[in-house]
Amino acid sequence: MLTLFERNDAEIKRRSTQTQEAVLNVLIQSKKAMSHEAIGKKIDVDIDRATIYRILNRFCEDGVLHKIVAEDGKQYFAVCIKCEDKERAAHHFHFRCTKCQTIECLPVPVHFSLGVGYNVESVNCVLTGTCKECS
Amino acid sequence: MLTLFERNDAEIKRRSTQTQEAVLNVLIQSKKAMSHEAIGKKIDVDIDRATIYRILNRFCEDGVLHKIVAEDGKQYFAVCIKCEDKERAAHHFHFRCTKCQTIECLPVPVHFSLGVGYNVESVNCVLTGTCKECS
DNA sequence: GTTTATGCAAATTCTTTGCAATACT
DNA sequence: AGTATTGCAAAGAATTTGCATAAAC
Repeated sequence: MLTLFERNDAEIKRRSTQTQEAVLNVLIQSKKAMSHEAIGKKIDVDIDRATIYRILNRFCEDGVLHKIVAEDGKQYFAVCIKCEDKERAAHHFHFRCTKCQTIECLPVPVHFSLGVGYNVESVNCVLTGTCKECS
Repeated sequence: MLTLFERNDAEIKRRSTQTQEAVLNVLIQSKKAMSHEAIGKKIDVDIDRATIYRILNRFCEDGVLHKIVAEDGKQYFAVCIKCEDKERAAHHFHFRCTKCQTIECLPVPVHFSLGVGYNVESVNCVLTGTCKECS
């Protein structure tokens, strides 16, 4: 279990709820990035879409999760244990499988050298196709 | 000018229209990827959103343009002269500037080696921040 | 004259927001 | 008690689709 509620900024007060734990557990167990919909389906209780989105966005703010936007225009969320540098949590490639609808964090860092003057704030790199299990 | 209407597959009949030429010219002149909205604004005449989308998607099918989906979940379209391999038209990094709202094709190819079993169909890599001109 | 392209309106899909009710500390 | 979280409904934003009209070949 992550030390979830210890990582709040001093200014923000977060509370522990079953709903949040459930969402996080699904992602920890899956190890892959999932859409809000896929996460919801994995949980027995029905949780409102808006609530799931709010939970996911809060976790992203806290650096517990990172968000990937795929070619399908949808948001996927992942707890990437390997992401030690929370500021650059998504600075690695992702692979989206069009069959199992998950996104895998690849152990391949995105490294690039841009000319002077460029200021990179975030990175979003996704390869799409069929994964090992689904091919 | 591209030999636009010569590149149709034998099965598909494409017609030349001023609207299509206008859209393509905006993208050729901009050299950057633009959203449907930005393209529409650059054209004097008012063109319907749906029409612009249909034109852009046709051009993508024909390999005249390639589509990039950014972190904002929006689609951007670019005529990349350097993309000789139309099958891998978007296999390079892109840079999205949050100020000027354009996406630049970077001359940096995306190269990666995935394990056996993976089947890559498309690539979508975008760095986001502020560009040389806007920083 | 046939068939493609366009415009308009409406539908879809994904995500966010407002607000009152609920639950945590 | 006070404030964060949730549910419900509705709003927003981006993209697509159906269908009748217009334009290209």
